[in-house]
Amino acid sequence: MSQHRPLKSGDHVYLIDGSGYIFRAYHALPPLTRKSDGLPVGAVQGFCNMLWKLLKDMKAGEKPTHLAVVFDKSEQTFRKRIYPDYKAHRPDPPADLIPQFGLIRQATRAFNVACVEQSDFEADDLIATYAREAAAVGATVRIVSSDKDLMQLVRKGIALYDTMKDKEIGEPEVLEKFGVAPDKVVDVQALAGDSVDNVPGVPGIGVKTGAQLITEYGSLEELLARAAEIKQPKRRESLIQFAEQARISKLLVTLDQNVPVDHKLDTFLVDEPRASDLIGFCKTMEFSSLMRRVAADLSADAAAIDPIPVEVKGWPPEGGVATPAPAPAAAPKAEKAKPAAAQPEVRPQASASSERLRAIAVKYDDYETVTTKDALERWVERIRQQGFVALDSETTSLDPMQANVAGISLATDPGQACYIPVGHRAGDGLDFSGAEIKQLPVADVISLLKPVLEDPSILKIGQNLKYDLLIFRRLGIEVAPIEDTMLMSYALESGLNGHGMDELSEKHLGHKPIAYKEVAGSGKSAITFDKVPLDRATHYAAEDADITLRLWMLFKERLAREHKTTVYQTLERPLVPVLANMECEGILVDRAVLARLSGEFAASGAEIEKQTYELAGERFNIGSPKQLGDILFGRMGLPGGRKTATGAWSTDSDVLEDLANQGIEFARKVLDWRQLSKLRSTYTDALPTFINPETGRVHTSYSMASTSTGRLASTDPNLQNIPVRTEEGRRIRTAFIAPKGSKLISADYSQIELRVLAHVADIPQLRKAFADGLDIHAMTASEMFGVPVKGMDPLIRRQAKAINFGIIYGISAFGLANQLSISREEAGSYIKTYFQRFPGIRDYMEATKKTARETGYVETIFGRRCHFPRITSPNASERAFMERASINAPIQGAAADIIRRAMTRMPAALAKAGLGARMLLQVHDELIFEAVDAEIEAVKELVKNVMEKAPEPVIKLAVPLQVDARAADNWEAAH
DNA sequence: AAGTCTTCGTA
DNA sequence: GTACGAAGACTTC
Repeated sequence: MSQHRPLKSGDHVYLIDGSGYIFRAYHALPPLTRKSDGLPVGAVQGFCNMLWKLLKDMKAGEKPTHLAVVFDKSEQTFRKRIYPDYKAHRPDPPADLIPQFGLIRQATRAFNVACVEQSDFEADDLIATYAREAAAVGATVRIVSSDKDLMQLVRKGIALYDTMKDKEIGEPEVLEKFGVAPDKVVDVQALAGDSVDNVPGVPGIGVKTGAQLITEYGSLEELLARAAEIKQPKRRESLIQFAEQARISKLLVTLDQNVPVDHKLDTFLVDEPRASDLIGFCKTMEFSSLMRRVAADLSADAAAIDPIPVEVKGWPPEGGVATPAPAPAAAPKAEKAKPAAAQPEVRPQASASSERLRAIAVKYDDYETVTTKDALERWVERIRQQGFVALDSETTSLDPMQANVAGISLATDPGQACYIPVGHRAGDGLDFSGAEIKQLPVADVISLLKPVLEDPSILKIGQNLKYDLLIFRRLGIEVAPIEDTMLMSYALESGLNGHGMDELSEKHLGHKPIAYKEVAGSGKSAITFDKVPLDRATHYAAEDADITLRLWMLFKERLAREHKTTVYQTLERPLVPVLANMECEGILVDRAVLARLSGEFAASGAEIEKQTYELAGERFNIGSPKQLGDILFGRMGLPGGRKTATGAWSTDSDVLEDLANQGIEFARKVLDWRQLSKLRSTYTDALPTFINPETGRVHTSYSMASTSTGRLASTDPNLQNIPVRTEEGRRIRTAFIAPKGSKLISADYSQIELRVLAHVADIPQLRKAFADGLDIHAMTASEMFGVPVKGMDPLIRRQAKAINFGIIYGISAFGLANQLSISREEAGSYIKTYFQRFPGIRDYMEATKKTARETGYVETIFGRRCHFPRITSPNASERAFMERASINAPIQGAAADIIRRAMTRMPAALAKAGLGARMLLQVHDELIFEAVDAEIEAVKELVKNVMEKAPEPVIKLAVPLQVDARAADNWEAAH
């Protein structure tokens, strides 16, 4: 860059965020390898095309007069010195990206464009400095990047420019993203933090709340200074406690606009590339179409120019190019291997990159409302051509067992989707137009769609398809085969985010879909979807199918690339129809039993309530923890008060139990009242409202992607927390019954998590104890305290049992002390003894924590991945919490995997044995069946067998699994 | 009306 | 000490 010319007003300065561009192009553009030697060059090519476009295709008034590509030089920057954890958790770049870093610098030089980097500063700081200088003399600055960290620089004369979307990011866009003007962006970032760069921020405050606070107080300093004024207690305490962390965060996110730069801005003057350099480079890289364009533009003869030598570093990667997918069994030993991101991998020649899917706009006007048979037939034909279709159903209720269909949406290509209304009705009373809603009869739609929806050669893609499966089943359609984007996301990034469609769309497609409440309203004024006008319904519904299709294209490729296809195909997808069946079956609940119990609980509750008022000497709301706390620790002045997180008196059962044990009658009464109140409100009164009027049974809903470990969750109602521990509570279980002539069978795994632990941590004593069928807690006590199992003090055994559970939960002395009501020192010494006797467990726990810290995730023996992005949190107690969770996840998760495998196989196994029994419920380590009296023994045996062999053939556990099965008229007796 | 806190039911 | 969901009280809009 020999040319100099002082910058002047009206110049156009382009500053390209080179490092940002590389990563974005790598993920955005189709994978591309150089023909001759397999060198990956996709990002380099995207970069070259972008540069050429900037230099040649910009509109006259926007052409750069000055241009530089700015790179990050070293890992070590001033930010790391302020805060060592900054960007601590960055995975290594993918292996096929590494050689491209050097190539992109060489490409920059071939373009005769300035290439800038400087030690101790990030590219963003250099960009900030140059942008400030340029804007000061009146030049226009465009920063080629869409990185949010650069948005703080936006002001008059400085904008960001996203070349891939061809979109400028100015003040309005920043305002939309951060909720504040660009000059306040760093204040919001300081509060919200950034998990990717490991900027801590203030817990509990995200961009939304941050923006609101900054808007109200004007600045971060003002906010921190006046934090005490904040009304919301939690927010106030958090801001006071983490004020310093917020200040550090602000330092980390604030770009340095005064870097003593090595290269002066005026040396970035744009100059024509030299034909020999640029064409030579294109030739070497085999960028033929770019080469033709360059040759034409520069009037050069490409044939006469020789390829120029390029230097390639980091290719091929050590250990070869392709790595076969590791076996799904990733025992702790495998977990000690390097993070997957650092392993050499080749991206398959595959379809849709995130950026390409983002680039296809969501155009609501392109969506079609299908109201004729002809139109529907055209869609069916299109589906047959494609071999797949994304679909979604719109209904009148969240409960698939009660919902009526309003319409069905389909998508066959990104951007191409339709909505088929079938059950829309006029809004009540307000619509005087008298116009009939134009829609096809349901029967016609069913007869046209049924053949494709049931065609085994056509994939049906959905988001949470279990719901739609039930809807279609009630229309007489058995949808298969299926793909589910929610579950794909769950297999890929459990623990990183939720898996709802709106969230996935925003994260992966950068597009915020129409919110349901925008079309249907919310609260009292909400309408059911069948009342939504067709145009709006089409926009909303077709978009859902469109988005689902795009997500599927993305996830399909990622599952393969990240070796999670097996997890998805064995633990997730096949469970969908199985759970749909279970939900459809439902369980019989005896309304009369619940009504009687409710009456009894109400009566004794009222009596106890009266007694508490007498003991307290006044009437108050016994259900209010606040009033209760005031009475106990204020008016009565009792000792032993503990405060909750928000500073209120705690009145939980531990506190009340303590008081009761000191002879405080009042506390005992409150405890008794609480139990009865809980049983009544949550169970005896709530359950009957869930009895489906058509089937007479209760149909829970299982969510497959809401836990971080692979467990299911049950909602509406939750049938996984029906009481069992107390005598009174257990009576509720007697209301869960089988019809006359049938019985309920309960089959549960015995100690499955400890068995999994014995296997993964490979503990000889545990393995032997399980192999010999011993009492595992007694064995533990015997090992620890050196007492014989025979005639053991039950108290000793109880302590050992608590320790065993503690181990599974990622034990801490604090927790164990609480559990056993002993001192922390005593608990600590128990743990020490335990680890001395079982050193393998300590090794396992340390290894798991290490993996979690280094990779951000842990895996079960079946390959299910659980992410813990916050495990590098600067907050010690949060970090310790994540460590415990990461110890627990492979154990709880493997147990969840095992029962999922059993459930997946169960229907076919029952059918093959000619048994009509039906699986009704799952409660983490227990399955509930309903079977006619005649086949009970056979079902028990078969179920036990399937459950005990569930890990095979993938894993042969080093310990046997044991399943106990019992049959009875009701759940209480069967359990 | 919607969101948060506290408590408590399960594995 | 892990993982959940639901209800009622209370807070905020």
